[in-house]
Amino acid sequence: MKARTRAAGTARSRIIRAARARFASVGFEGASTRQIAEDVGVAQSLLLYHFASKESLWKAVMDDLFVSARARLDEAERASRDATIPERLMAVARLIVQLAAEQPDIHRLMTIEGRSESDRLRWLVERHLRPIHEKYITWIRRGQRARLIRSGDPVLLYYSILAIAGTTYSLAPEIKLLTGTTSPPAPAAVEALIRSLLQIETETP
Amino acid sequence: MKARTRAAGTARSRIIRAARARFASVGFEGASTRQIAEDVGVAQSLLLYHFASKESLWKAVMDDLFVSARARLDEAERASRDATIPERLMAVARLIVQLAAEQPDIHRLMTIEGRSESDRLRWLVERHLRPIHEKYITWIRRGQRARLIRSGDPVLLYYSILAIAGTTYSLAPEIKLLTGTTSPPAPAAVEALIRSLLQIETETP
DNA sequence: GTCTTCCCTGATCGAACGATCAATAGCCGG
DNA sequence: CCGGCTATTGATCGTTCGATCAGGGAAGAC
Repeated sequence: MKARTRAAGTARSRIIRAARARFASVGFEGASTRQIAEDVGVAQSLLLYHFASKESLWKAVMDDLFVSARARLDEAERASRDATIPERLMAVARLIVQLAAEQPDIHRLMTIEGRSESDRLRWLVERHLRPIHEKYITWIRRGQRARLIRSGDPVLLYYSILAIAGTTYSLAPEIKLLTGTTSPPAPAAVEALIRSLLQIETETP
Repeated sequence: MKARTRAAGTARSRIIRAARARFASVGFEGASTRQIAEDVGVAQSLLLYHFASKESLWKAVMDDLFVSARARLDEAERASRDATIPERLMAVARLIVQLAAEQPDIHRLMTIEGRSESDRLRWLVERHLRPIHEKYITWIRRGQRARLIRSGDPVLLYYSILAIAGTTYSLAPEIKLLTGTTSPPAPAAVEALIRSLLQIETETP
């Protein structure tokens, strides 16, 4: 139980961090365990000692990601417990934008896996995506019934929120090459776009 | 110059089609020339006869994509020549949504390459992305100066349009697993979202 | 008829891949 | 001091990767 770390964190957690970056940039098939091991500075066989297979490593990366993300989502929900549905939705959206800005790999990982049906996508949907998805789709429906947010397919709205929240951060390298801008947009600016997408009037306290 | 095709199109164009699908779903590094050749039903060595390298094949896929996309963009611009800037922008946005719905691979290919700086991304930016990007950023600026579309970072607006336009089609496999829905949203519904994002009032003719 | 050119295949190369395994160094409880 | 446990390495397996190359066959030119 001693701190034996040469670099930050245990070898296991450093492997997860490096694997997340690789999976996010070149996808599962494109990432190689040897490259990840080199990033961390350990032997390739150590990855398969800790995670049994490349696929388990990928699952560990996803679990790590969603455990902390869902904890922060729950916290945002609790903090906005007494607000209206649209404002609770915006509180969640604000957090999603913030997460995407802090760790653009999250959006990259999600958009890289959702594009083709695979066992990994099925695992991800059943284990992590479905509970989140269903909760917020219900929220959107309730807001629509109360005529507090714009009408239309709730699923389309939900994915549009995620798309706006993540894309500018996820594609930062492309935007940097195009515009020379190294600083991504402020989360508040992205949040304002989501607000007008949902047609929620700005609060006047 | 004879039609010697067993299947539809020349071998070269069938290879491009199959390569586009593979690159779009697993990325450049994840796609293998052998798998693409098998999809087409030809020998793997034929790919490298026509395209010299895997990278040239990728570039041929991108050229093929952008040549036709830019032709259709030019056409949409010409057709809306006499409209206001916001309506011209919406005409372009409508086409982008339509393209994304018809060929979701386009959005997948773009979002898979823009996430990490690479020679391929640099090539893509200089050859195809920059001209399109600069034109529409200028349009957005002009619309903002005339107070006809919402203010804010034009680059953020531009990428939000692209994000909304493509994401639901690009992530169709994920959405299908989550909801069971096999039919993606109608382009008109997506277009309406973009319209309210830009805060363009609906035309009252 | 034969020559040339264009598509295309099959065999093969060295490198990199995921995975397995024996060996080892450090630590902790006895 | 020692036996067991955990974390780690290096060597190695069979497979697949992108790429190269020699050769074949069909079609048009002359």
